[in-house]
Amino acid sequence: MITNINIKPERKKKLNEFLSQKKLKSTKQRDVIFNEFFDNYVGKHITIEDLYEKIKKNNPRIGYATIYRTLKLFKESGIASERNFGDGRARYEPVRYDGDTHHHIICKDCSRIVEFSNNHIESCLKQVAKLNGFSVENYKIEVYASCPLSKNGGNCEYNENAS
Amino acid sequence: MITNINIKPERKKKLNEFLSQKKLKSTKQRDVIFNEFFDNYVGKHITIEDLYEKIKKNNPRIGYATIYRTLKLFKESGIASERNFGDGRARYEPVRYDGDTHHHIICKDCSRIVEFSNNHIESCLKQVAKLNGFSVENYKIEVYASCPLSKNGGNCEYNENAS
DNA sequence: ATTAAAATTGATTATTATTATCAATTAGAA
DNA sequence: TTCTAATTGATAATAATAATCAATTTTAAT
Repeated sequence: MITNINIKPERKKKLNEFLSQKKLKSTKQRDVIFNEFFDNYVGKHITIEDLYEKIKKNNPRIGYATIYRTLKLFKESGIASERNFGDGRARYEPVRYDGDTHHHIICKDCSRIVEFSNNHIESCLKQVAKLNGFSVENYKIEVYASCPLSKNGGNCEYNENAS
Repeated sequence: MITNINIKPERKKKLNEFLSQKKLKSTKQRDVIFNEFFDNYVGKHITIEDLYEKIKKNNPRIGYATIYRTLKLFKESGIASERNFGDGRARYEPVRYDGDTHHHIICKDCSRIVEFSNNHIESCLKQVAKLNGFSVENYKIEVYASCPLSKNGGNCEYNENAS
């Protein structure tokens, strides 16, 4: 598990820099969404819908479209990253520090996700790209697998968003 | 470039085995789609829409839904694989042989795609998964990069589906 | 603190890819 | 040939995301 005690204030700073650089504004809604996202979803992968439902409990006036727009903003500012695990809905994950490139092992049976990062693999990939004349911007590795809980038969209940 | 002179007959055989095992039928439409797909799109990554437009020229009676259904069938039978490069539409690619796991370097500027495979990276990934107790089913590696044609500024016209 | 311009919000509608429906047709076994 | 089940094509339904727009809010300038 990757930990970083100062995630939230550092990411807040980065967001604010982005906002002022682009002449965008701070709003109550953005603060609410930021807090919910960084208080409860570091290391998780939440959909827009789930985040909306969660936020609605304490802030029923915040609209669906605002969640979409705000997560897109977080992505553009570099404090959130978007993932697609093939179920047709985007998931968002807080970025913990600049250059936080990690990858995912996804259980085909229960959708449990384990994260990993590996410098050796990454440098191999850079080299492969270089041999083809490409200069790497970023990469995405997804390993689809059977998790330890489901070794014999695929019946492992698991939900990473459950509190 | 990976080549295999017998792609088409071998994949046809595999499809037929799948059909008879599942008690499904051969149809003229499936033949037409199979031929178009394996004659012209080995090593490419075509969308349903583009395949539909191409096939419509010589077979204007084939419906859009049939293309969807047939490509899904190809995927289930293991002779096509589905890819998602993040533009919101699935792409399909002929599988050249059983166990054909290769990966993609995608140019962020012009969408040019180069394929690669690398046993070393794959065994590293298997090991990482194993350390976490997972047993790998498959993996997907996408490298997003700037291609050699776009080194200075991002203006490289390219279309892999152009004939 | 007031004001004015620009950005944001919330509600709703539009768009787009994909899936489901269903009557008519077709394939394949008996 | 005949019967049954699968398939097709046209179209409608779904579902995720993006666009629209009047009303509101933020921020910088006064």
